[in-house]
Amino acid sequence: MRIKSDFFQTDPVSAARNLIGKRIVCQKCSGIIVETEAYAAKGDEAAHTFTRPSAREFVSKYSAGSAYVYLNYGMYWLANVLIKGPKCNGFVLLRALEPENGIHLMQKRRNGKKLKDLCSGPGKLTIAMGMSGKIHGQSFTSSQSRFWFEETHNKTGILTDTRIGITRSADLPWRFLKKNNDFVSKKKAGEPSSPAP
DNA sequence: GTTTGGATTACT
DNA sequence: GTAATCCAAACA
Repeated sequence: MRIKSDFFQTDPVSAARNLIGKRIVCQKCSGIIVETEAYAAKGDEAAHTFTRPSAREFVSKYSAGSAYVYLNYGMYWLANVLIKGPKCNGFVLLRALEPENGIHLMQKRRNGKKLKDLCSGPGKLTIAMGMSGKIHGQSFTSSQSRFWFEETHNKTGILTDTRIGITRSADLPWRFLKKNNDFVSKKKAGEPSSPAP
């Protein structure tokens, strides 16, 4: 069941949490989302909207469920989903996936890395799934999109943590990860890396 | 026109 | 620990 745009018409923190355990499909490849981060369009100094007028323009011009993809550190594409709720707008950054289908193709794109290392970070995930700036502005929810999200029957524990790699608003607990999952980019402090002995 | 910093990764 | 590498924004 494909996820529709109303899923993204909420606040970014709820959307980020709700996306954990869902499936993302990009042509022949798919994976389960195991790590996300929320960014708010207002009051969040770590969000692009805080410093970049172009990001604020993107929020007003595009609809909920659109892809916001940008190049970071000059080298890596990072994929976000635009969130537009009645109270609050923002983005959800996709940070890690558990690969499902098309693993051979992902490994080819990722230069033969191991399964756990294919999508264990926001830059790695876009390489493995074949996403780049050319899908910036495209919708994840359009019926014509080659990239979309799907419902799953995943009953999964979700952990909350602080966001990674930012300097401003670094104390907000807006990172979400799937519990007991080894495909995340970084475990929450104190969580065992493999089933406890 | 030039400078600066960043939501990262891979390799040593 | 740090090099790789580019865009938008902020100066001048």
